[in-house]
Amino acid sequence: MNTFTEENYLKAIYHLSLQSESVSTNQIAASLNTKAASVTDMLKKLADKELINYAKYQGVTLTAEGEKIALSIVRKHRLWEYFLVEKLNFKWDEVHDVAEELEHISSKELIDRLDDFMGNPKYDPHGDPIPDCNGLFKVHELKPISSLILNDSGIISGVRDHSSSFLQYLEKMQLTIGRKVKVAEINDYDHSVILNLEDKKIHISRDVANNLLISL
Amino acid sequence: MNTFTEENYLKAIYHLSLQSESVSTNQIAASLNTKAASVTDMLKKLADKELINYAKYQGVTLTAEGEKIALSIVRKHRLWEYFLVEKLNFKWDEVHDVAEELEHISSKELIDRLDDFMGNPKYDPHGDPIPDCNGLFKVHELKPISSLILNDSGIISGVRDHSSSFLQYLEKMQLTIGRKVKVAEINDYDHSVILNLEDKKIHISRDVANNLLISL
DNA sequence: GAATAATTTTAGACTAATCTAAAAATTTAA
DNA sequence: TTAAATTTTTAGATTAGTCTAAAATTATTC
Ligand SMILES: [Mn+2]
Ligand SMILES: [Mn+2]
Ligand SMILES: [Mn+2]
Ligand SMILES: [Mn+2]
Repeated sequence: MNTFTEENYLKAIYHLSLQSESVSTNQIAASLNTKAASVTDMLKKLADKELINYAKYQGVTLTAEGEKIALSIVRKHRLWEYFLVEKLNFKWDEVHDVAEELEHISSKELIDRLDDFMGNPKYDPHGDPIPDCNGLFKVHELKPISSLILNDSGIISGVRDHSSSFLQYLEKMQLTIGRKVKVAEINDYDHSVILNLEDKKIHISRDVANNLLISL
Repeated sequence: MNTFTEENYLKAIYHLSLQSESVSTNQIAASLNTKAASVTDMLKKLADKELINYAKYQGVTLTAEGEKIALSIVRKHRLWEYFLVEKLNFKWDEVHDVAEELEHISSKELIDRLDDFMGNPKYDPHGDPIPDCNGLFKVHELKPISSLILNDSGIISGVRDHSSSFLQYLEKMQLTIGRKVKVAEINDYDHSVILNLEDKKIHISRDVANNLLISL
């Protein structure tokens, strides 16, 4: 088995890989709140275990085995978040830190039974897809509201910013996963957007429009 | 907060304290599968943190603070075991190792909500009492079957041996928590016992009779 | 009440993960 | 296409937890 720390590195590399093909030492250091020197040490270890492809100064990618482990951590993280929200009545902005601990519980039996207990959910409370017990999940096409044009409409299906403050703001505005919105107005000057939500009009800033994801 | 390892030491000391007033270095080493030298190092650290009372060569006891932490770990362990059996359909002999990991999840909010979600159970799947959110629990008087005399009867309420093999044996013999039994016969030669369970007669060895606990 | 046995502690070493500071390699820009 | 800036790696320490072997203390036994 891998240590807690190795798992966190693999998960970080996985998430960063979704943005850029190859992942740099500094990117990893930033995302794990650690120093580049520490990252280099760990990269050597993960490369020895053949969980990453690593050539000095060239950045890293996950091997098939490394990705498999990363996906199992992501699966656990998202299933636990779902459990916390759906069964224990946590708010969607309260679950991340607890899930950061729970994702390292090693029992596969546990997580597969938890998955069944909850009815095999496909998305976590933030709209992120939950890999199944084989690591597979659908990637559905999401667009930030900022990329829509007038009169486009769609379903709120995800967020780009997972911070509590953003999630709390969305909750307050009733801009939660599953709600249908339509672009009623776009302000050319500051790129703020006015949405139709049911029969209410909601004014959101450019930042919010950038971080709120829609499926069409 | 305390490390994973410190928590395991406190819990071990707590459990050993139930048997003998003061706990020795070797007892702790045996219960944690480690060496006496390692235990001495950790005892110094725990004493510095004022979680144990420790004088060289004299054995240790928990301080009030140390006991509070130990009880919170025990609470988490037993609540998770209950969850695994009652919600996820694990068998009572399969839950211990998973609970050993889950007991270190730090969120108090999580465990208190889990407790409520399950209806605040008072006993874990093995009959052990679950401390409430203030660390309080009832100590009910349990006796091993080996201490009973002919025609005594009572309810199976706990086990002294938590090994999978013992639990599996009990399950197979239908000697599970909550069942009523009566002593039908005691064999003077080998101290084996014949029990009445409903209308069946069950023959158990001295060892089993020693490790199966009854409330009258 | 010594001598012996058992227990416990100390000394010194090792591994995993981290850090700072300095060196090496790569990238960018003049 | 060399110089400067940035990124990455190495060198050397540190901390937590563990170990073996040896020394110190306590308990047992003759
Ligand atoms: Mn999360
Ligand atoms: Mn999430
Ligand atoms: Mn247990
Ligand atoms: Mn138990």
